[in-house]
Amino acid sequence: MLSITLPDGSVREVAPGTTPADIAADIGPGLAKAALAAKVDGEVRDIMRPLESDAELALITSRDEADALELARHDYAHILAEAVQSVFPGTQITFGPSTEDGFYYDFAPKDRPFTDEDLPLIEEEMRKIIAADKPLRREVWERDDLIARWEKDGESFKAEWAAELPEGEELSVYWSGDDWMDMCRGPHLASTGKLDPKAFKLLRVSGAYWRGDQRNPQLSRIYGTGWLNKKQLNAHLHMLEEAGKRDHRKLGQEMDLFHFQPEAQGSCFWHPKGYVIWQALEQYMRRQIEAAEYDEVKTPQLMDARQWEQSGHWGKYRENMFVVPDEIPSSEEDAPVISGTADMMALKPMNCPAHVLIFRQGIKSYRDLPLRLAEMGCCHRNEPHGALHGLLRVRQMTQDDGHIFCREDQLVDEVRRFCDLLDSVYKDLGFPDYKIKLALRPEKRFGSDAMWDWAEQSLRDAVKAAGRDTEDYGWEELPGEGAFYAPKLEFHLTDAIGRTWQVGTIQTDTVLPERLDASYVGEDGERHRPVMLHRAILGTFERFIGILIESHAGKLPLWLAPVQAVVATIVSDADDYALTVAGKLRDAGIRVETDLRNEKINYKVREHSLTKVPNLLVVGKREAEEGTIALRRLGSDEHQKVMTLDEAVAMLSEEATPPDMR
RNA sequence: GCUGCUGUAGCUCAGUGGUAGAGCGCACCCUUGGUAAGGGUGAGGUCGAGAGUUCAAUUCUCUCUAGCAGCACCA
Repeated sequence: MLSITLPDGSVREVAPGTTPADIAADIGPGLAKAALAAKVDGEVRDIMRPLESDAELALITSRDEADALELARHDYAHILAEAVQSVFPGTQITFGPSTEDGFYYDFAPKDRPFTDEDLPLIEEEMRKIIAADKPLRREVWERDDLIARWEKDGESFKAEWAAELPEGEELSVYWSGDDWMDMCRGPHLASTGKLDPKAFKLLRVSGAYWRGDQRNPQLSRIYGTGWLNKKQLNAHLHMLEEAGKRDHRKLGQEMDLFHFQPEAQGSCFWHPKGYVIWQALEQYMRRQIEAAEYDEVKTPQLMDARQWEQSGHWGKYRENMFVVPDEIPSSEEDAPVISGTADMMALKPMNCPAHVLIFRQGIKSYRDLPLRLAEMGCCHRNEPHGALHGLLRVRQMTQDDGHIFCREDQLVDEVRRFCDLLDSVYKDLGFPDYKIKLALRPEKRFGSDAMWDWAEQSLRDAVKAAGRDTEDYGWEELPGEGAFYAPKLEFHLTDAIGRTWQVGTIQTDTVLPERLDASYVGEDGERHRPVMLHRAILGTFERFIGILIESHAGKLPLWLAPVQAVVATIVSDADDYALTVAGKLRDAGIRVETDLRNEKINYKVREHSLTKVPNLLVVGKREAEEGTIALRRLGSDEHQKVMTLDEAVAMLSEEATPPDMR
């Protein structure tokens, strides 16, 4: 007999082979019906999978939402695969997990990739499978049998997968009824009918490489979102719709902040209002950097290819660089664009080599260290077309870049200081929550393994010293994701629809000082290599402003708002007074506009609300006579507040003070 | 770069094998109205580019290009 301990502490003695479903039935018919799966010693398992040893058992119902959703999504993925093979015979199945809000499955289509138009057909087939309430049955197979089976069925991807699963791992398959099976670790619900046929939706198709590697064949992926009931699904779809309204590209157009056009793809045209945000942010960053004892510099946009060869960028980063011939092109029609003997130059993709060149001017002493150079550096990177994404992924970017040259023994302290500075900036800018990752050595890299061991460990130590290697910060290590010259700490923020983007970073580099021969004279009178820390807090102004816009849904904090106040008239008799009001605000440093148009106040309120103007100062005859204004706040429930002009000026200039100057 | 979708007026989008429409915006006129759209008139388009099929292409086909979603790559 087995001793099964239930969550209430009671113990049941059952025969081996008893399933959690049997126990649920024994407890009561209500539970038997509600139970979706079981947690056996903390591991989620099929409810029909027999118990084999003493265990703690908890039954999972739809009230255990996280577990139930995970199970449901995993099932949806399998049902998707079954449906696709039924609608499109000859399609190979490969792999399909649950995701944060749904599921996907990758297929190798028989003759053409799937299109959006295929989705309704597949959805309909999925509903049939759910309606059929097919039992999902687990079976353990021998590896050779399984491979043979997949090969017989023409499932070459599955066969490859089965052959490569680690030795000693139990190879389980799941049957859907008696006519379809997939290799899967499980767990699954007891039958397809446990799912709500109205709680899922197929969203889109896309390409995806087999095993995530570009060198492999491309598969056709179908994404869906899946929930426990229709209400949850609708709530999710509504959320997606709302998130779409916060898209910085949409708001950028609506608020007249910036635009992109094909003649300069990936490079932003900042309009006056957008550039105000940039300026406010840049001035703020400059104050922070100055306080943190950086020296700001400015370095060349174009440098000779030989310089990039020496830094290593030519070898490891050239595919991302804009290369420019140093030659006066011929104006003759048939002349070649480049003569072939032209010297090459490249637009800088990074500021680091130029900073080393500044460091190298004159002889540096250990007394000069740490030397912190900062630059609002404009870089160009030839990013793949498909990667471009509004302000979040561009080809011309301005980094709040900086390089710290220090001794090895100063390194951990410098990284920690940086983490603190970054933390205070992110809090000022309204991002108390951010994630930290450590990107480890990539395949394509310079430097010895010993160097990488040391550099990676230095960052680990520093994060630990700063107390940020915790779950709150989403701390994790990412193998293979580092830069070619150094491992990097990455600081991530999230956009409107939940995609995360790297913004800040700090990297420990000994390669570049070596390659560019940077040195300082130590206390011992000998020459030593400095360690170089590459670091950015915002990352780039473009990406950071994009995220700033999305996180505030366009309603930026007052100190960053492009237009901080609009003075709107009710009647034209108040025009002169409105100009006086605006003049006073302008004198107090408020970014103000007037709206004297021949329109009703309703119209003006609506328009300025839609363009996210934070303060609307309404003036009519009454205000003009009394020297007051009626203040309407964006997004405020309260109607309006009448106050004297002097009060309004004092209040708004106080509120418009940047967070670090309060 | 790869897969799929999309490209019609400044914006959002209808539409058609016989060279085009709406709403908003814009200009002008009327209106001076107290907190999310007052009324009228008017201007505005090589239907992304090129090639093909056709008597005829914005519409069908192909190529290119740009945008969107995802993949891969990256701040």
